[in-house]
Parts: sequence; structure tokens; C-alpha cells
Amino acid sequence: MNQVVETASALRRLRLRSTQTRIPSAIVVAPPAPKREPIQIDNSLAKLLDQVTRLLPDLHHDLFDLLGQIPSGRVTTFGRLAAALGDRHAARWIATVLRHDSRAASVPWHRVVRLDGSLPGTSRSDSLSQKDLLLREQIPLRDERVMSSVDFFEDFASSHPLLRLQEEQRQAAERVSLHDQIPERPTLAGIDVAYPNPGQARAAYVEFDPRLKTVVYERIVDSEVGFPYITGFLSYREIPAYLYLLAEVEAVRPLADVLLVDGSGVLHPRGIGIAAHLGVLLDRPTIGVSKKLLHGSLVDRGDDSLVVDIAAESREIRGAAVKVTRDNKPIYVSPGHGCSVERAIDLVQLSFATHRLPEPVYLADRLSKARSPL
DNA sequence: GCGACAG
DNA sequence: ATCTTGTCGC
Repeated sequence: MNQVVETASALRRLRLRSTQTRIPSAIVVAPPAPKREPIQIDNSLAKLLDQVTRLLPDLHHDLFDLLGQIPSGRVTTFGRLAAALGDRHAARWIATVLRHDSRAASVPWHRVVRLDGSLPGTSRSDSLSQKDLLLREQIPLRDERVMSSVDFFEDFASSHPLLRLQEEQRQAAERVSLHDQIPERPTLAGIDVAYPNPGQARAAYVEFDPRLKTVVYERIVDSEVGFPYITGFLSYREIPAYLYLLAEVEAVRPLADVLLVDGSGVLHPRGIGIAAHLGVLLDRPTIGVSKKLLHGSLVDRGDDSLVVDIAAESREIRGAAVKVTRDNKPIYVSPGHGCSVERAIDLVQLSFATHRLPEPVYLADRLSKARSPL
């Protein structure tokens, strides 16, 4: 299989041009990377990428700043740190960092405990255990737990970076359109991201003809990860990888009329899952396809029908649980942008083949996970 | 102990 | 998402 892999840093050095290449309608697969022949990148996508990445907060830096604020002899909880970042959902990410990241050894990681007072410890081989470090600061422990009489530190000075992102999400949500802007017989592409190594994202694009059931074009682009996974904020982790990918694709051929994105569309607590957010940024039709339901509730019992409506908070139908066959687990479909709920379901069903996921998304998922020459 | 929890 | 071996089912 022919694949083209470009690193983010290599992409940044590429010259920007605006010529468009015409591709014959036959099956086209990306040729092996030519020797440093300047690849054309669409100016607007490159600009968008720059804009998006510039506004990304450095959450790692912000977290370590907060950790440094916990006074000696005091303790706090993962949830309180997460709240200081602006969203309690960040608690699990914080726990992962403190447990696994070697850099946490140089900050007072031991002053962070669970809400019930129990000690999470660390996977690092630090010389002193969390218990020893806390006893040294005279923090009262009983049965490996901080005693309930201890009150948790929460007087953090913080700019609440995740609150700022929530506000940005609300503004983006206002720009979402559920009106169809899709041609009669649209071309379709599935996109997905995998993480072959820590800190490295690999985004894949697979354009698929649902009637011929054939792959029309595929592409892989590697880039660096600049944001952790936090529930509700997937966009900030994966959209940069998608923009690198789409800039490369658009330099070679027109993007598909509809992008099927692995993730939620408008079925999101603020109405702006990754498919919707990407659609708004590109102002192009997108559809969200996820394996788990992030937000909303089923309207019917989902036993016998292939399509079950999903209502969001306002009781409006915003998506559906859709199955290939009766006894399959469903996938969850919601419009991203420039697409109605009904059309989203139609197009997903049209692109079903033999797998649980619509074929373009299934193939993009597989392609992103395929090992490739580096 | 149970539910929530996109990727 | 990723870490992972064999195993069960069509």
C-alpha cells in the first residue's frame, strides 16, 4: 500500500502555493513521497492551523504552576486542581501526569490526594513514598489516608484556561448550521487519528465511493500532539492533526464534499463535538460518528429498530443510534456542520459496508493505526 | 457499589 | 486513544 507520511515540522517548512492539480476520476492512491518536491498547501488551511495552534493553552505548564502553589504542609485533591484549570473533567488527566510523568518528581506531587483522603502514589521509583513525604510535613495520616479533619487547599491563582476554551466552544456552537449544504451525490471521506508514539499524532483520510464500495484516495500525515485528552475538549487535541492532514490533501485534490469524523458532532455538552467544531472552522459539511455516546439520551427503546433517535438537553432530536444489522452494537451519529440530522443518518447508512463503523471511518481508523515507514 | 467517561 | 495473548464465534 502506498502511503505518504509528513512530519509536522517538515510541513511547517513547506512552501505555500495555490496551484490546483486536477485528478482523473479513476481510483487514485497517493504516490510514494517524491524527494522533497515542494507540496502545495492551501493558504487558508495553513492559516487556520496557525491560528488554532497559537491559541492552544499550555496545560502542562499551567498544571505545574498550580502544583507549585500548594503550600508545604497542605494538601489538595485532583478535582480541586482540575477546577482551577477550569473543568473538573481534567482530574483524570492530572492523575495520569502525576503518576507517570517523570517531571512530576520535581514538584510537590505528594500534596495531591483523592477526595476521600487516600493516596494515589506514583509509578515512578522515587526515593520517598507519598506517605513518607506527607509525614515529613506533619500531615496527619491514618491507615494510609489523610485524616478527614485536614482541610484541602484550594486558594489557587489561575487563569482557568479550560474556561476560556469552553467560552470559545460556545461561540463556535452558535455558528453550527443544521441545514443541508450537501450536494445530491456527495463524495465522502472518513478521518481519524491514532497515536503511534507518545506525543505523536497520525491522522488518516480515506475517500470512499459508497456505491462502488471502493477507496478513491487515502493519505496519512503525522504531527505533534499539543493538548491532552480531556472529556469535552477532544477538538483541541485532534483538530490540529486534522488540519495538517487536510492541508496536505487539499494541496493535491479537492476535499470530499462531506467529512465523516470519528467523534461526536452536536451531541456534546456544549453542542460542539469535534465533528461540529471542525465543520465550523472549515465551513464545510461534517458528520460525527462515535462508538460511545458522549451526550444525549435515546428516545425509544433501542431493541428492534436500526435507527433510534437521540435527544439533546432541549429534547430536540440531535442524532441517532444506528446499527448495520439487528444484533450489532449501534454507533452514534450526529451532524457536525452544514448537515441535517436526517441527512447525516442517510449518508452514514449509505456508506455502511461490512463493519460496525461506516466504511470510510473504519478504513481511516485502520489506516491511522497501520505501521508505516519512518 | 454504581454510573459517567467522545478519542 | 494505548497497553496486551489467547480465545471465542461466525
